[in-house]
Amino acid sequence: MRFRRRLPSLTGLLMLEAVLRRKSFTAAAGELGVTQAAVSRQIALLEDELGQPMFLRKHRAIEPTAACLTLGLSLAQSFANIVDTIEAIKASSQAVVTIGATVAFSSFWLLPRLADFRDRNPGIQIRVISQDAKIDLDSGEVDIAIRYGSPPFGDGTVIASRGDVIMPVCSPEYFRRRAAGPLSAKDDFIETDAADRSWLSWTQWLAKSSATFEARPSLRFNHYTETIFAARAGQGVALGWGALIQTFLEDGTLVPCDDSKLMDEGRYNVLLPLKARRTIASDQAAAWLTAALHG
Amino acid sequence: MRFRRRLPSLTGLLMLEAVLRRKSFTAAAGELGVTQAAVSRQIALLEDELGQPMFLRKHRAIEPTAACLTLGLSLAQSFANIVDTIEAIKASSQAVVTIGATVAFSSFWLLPRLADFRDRNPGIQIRVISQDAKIDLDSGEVDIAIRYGSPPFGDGTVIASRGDVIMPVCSPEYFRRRAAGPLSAKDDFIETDAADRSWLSWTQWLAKSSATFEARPSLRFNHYTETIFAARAGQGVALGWGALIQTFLEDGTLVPCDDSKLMDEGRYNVLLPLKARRTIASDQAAAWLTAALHG
DNA sequence: AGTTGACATAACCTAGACTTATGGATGGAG
DNA sequence: CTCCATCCATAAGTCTAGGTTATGTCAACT
Repeated sequence: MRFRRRLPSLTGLLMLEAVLRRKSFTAAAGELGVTQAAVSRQIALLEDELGQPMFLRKHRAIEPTAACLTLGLSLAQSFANIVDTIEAIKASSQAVVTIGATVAFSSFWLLPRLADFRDRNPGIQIRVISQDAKIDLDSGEVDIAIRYGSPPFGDGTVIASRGDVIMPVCSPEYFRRRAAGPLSAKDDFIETDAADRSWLSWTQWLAKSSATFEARPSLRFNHYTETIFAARAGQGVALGWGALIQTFLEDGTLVPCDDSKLMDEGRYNVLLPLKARRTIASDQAAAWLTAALHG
Repeated sequence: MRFRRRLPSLTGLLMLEAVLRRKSFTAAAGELGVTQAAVSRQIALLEDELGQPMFLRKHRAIEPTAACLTLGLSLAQSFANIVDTIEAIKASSQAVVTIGATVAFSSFWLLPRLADFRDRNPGIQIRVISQDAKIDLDSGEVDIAIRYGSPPFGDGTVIASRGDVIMPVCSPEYFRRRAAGPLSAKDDFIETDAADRSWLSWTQWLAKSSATFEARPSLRFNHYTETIFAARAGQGVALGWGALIQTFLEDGTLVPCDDSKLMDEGRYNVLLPLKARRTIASDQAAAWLTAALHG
């Protein structure tokens, strides 16, 4: 569809629509902020282009032809459609979408990917609330939340969801330094102590993978983010959650220690508050989160 | 809806749509028949107006933002809608609609009203086929037919229909001249002889109105049109069909001789051929015929 | 390192759009 | 019946949005 050559002057069309609505050249001119002569001329040009009159000139009135009425309807709908879209876009440029997620998810998954969203949606401002305590969806403080657990949840609608795997990871430098082979008591285990999430402990991991030794973590952190930073710094082996450490696996700052993997039963869920006010901006953000989580 | 102040430059929008479709400023410029710089400037202006970028400038490519995609969709639909309407209107200015009707109906009903249709639909040319023989709808020669009779008909769809009444009429001059009172053997009866339609004869009329005398028509014509012209010329009393003589009653060239009226069981029907190709023009004509017949 | 192909920017130009001024028509007030 | 008020049309001149020319910038390719 190459429109330009198939369309007459858009100004003329805009004027025709106004004339039709006001049933008068003069009134339309007033509305459009131009003179009556300008309207008269544009309509005349348009009639010329279309090969037929659009208005019958009665004495102190005009009467639209049938074709004009048809065109007017089409124009009114189309312009209204465009205006609506434009106003939605303008409005979205002040829009703020608040996303709630845990500290670990924010740091390791959301923030690295947010640049992409901001590129694609320059008008939309994103506010991230990072808190490990369960986010209250009913308070209306967040527009979208990412929550780890098993759906469904009573306070929100799950619009996207993915599972995760756990694997022991370390820095490539540590990987080279340690003795090849399976994890053993000689490795430095880095542990996360936190009550707020089912962060698997090394004891649980080793039990599930039927190891024959006991882990004696040499480093303990109360935030998963610090655990991972320590591992990247070559301080030992940490339990890596696939989604969270994906960027580090990709840039090579973390590597799996071995091939062992464990699927956790929990899932990352994108949640919309039950009575959320939907806006273009929050829809866009939700759509992007969904796509990013599944990609 | 005052659109002008709520819309940015329509040229800019047109360009945005082209850019989105071609995924390139340069290509869009080519399509629009302007330079790349013009497109660049219009898009920049538009982005300014909307308060946010529409395209991310990648190295030798551009990537539309989400808002841009939304807008592009809306624009494409709206412009396509407008273009379709405009092309239909342009096409209709060469359109010819053929209407078939009897000679009497054409002369006395259709032609006097046709000026109004031509005013309202200056683009549409009307061709009238006047023939008293039954019109063959299957031949495709006519787009619309007006046929007198009782629906339904096997060869077409009835989209409008009205009954008619018969009354004795004469010129006002004759009315003054004749003796007041009911029709009598002294009146000059004008008769229509024709096999093609159930033109009521004076004999039938007088029988139905239980008259006590016999009509001896002094003038006979084989076309109803001539019968009516003779009556208007003051040559006597004719049987007037309401729909056909309406204009003469209105302009006073014919008056009812008395209050007697007879409803005929036949109806005027607007018929569309079963397998008619519908066009804007024929739709308009059909709609107008329907409205005119009922009004 | 140079070439190439994409978009950006600045200064200038022009045609389409607008204005001013005037005329013609006619329903309606006086 | 006359004249006024209020429509739209037209012509000629003016202006500005939109366009051009010319040049710049950038980064992926040779």
